[in-house]
Amino acid sequence: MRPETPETPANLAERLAHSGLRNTPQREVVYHALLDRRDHPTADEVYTRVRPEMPSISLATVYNCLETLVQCDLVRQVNFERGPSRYCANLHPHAHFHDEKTGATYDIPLPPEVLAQVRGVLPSGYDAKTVEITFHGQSPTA
Amino acid sequence: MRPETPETPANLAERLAHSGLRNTPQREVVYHALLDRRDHPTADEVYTRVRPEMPSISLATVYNCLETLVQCDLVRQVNFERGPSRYCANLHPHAHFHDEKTGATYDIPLPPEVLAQVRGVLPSGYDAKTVEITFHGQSPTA
DNA sequence: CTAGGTGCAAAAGGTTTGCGGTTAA
DNA sequence: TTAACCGCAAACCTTTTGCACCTAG
Repeated sequence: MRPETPETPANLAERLAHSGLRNTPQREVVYHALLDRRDHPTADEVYTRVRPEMPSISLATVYNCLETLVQCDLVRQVNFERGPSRYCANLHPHAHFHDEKTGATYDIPLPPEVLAQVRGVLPSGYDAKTVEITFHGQSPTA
Repeated sequence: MRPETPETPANLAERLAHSGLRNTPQREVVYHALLDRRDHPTADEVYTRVRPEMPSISLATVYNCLETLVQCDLVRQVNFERGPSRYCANLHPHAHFHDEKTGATYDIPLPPEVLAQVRGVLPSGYDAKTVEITFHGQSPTA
């Protein structure tokens, strides 16, 4: 749903610099947490995962870092139900499948032609920067 | 995205009864508010619109009524950004276009074949009850 | 008579903000 | 040196809950 770039830690500094922002240990640690376990954690979950490594970090800083990563297009913020926002470091075009029983979220790869079909439903004049597709239901192993 | 039924006030009593629920003046008034102006209002906006007609209603009751309507499949609850949930009485298959500048939301009709294509990306085993498609960008007149 | 519904006020999330102190260009 | 950044705590906003009263079946 976005211009693609490999999601590597190395990109962080570059992307931040591109926006005139600094690379800080907090931002690195938060970004790594998202790269490590791609289960769409909430800010609070990121906070929990990151604390062992950086006990001094605050929840507010986690929120700030996530916000910054979203601004830099390194992370997608996902809100498909009322409740805490979730964060996703997968930049490849994909849809989300939200399991209503377990609450888990899975990435579903989205072929370019389907994405094109979907964009095709837009009447002319509408200029969509991003498209979000979310399924709600039951996943196989649940 | 759902089995279709015409969205008429008459359906309210029927659908409620079907779930063993009562039809109350509050529920009628809230449902009518959604049918009247389909601009995806928040609970608080519904509250404001409904008060002139029923000054005694409380915000908590508006929340309760909306929740009930969602349970009865008469209304869709929409959450595509952090912030208050929005409510939509359009039951025909449609996507949403969210204008990032104005915050307005528009319904985009969704042809069945596109919907089918989208559902097609799901690996076998995934059972999707609903699909939500949301565009973010800039709308023509904005 | 009784389950379901309302209204109120208080509480519970989740997120943002203000501010004093710190740090990298 | 100075703009960006951090951590803390308090504020904020949306939603939910507990409870007393009410009402339709």
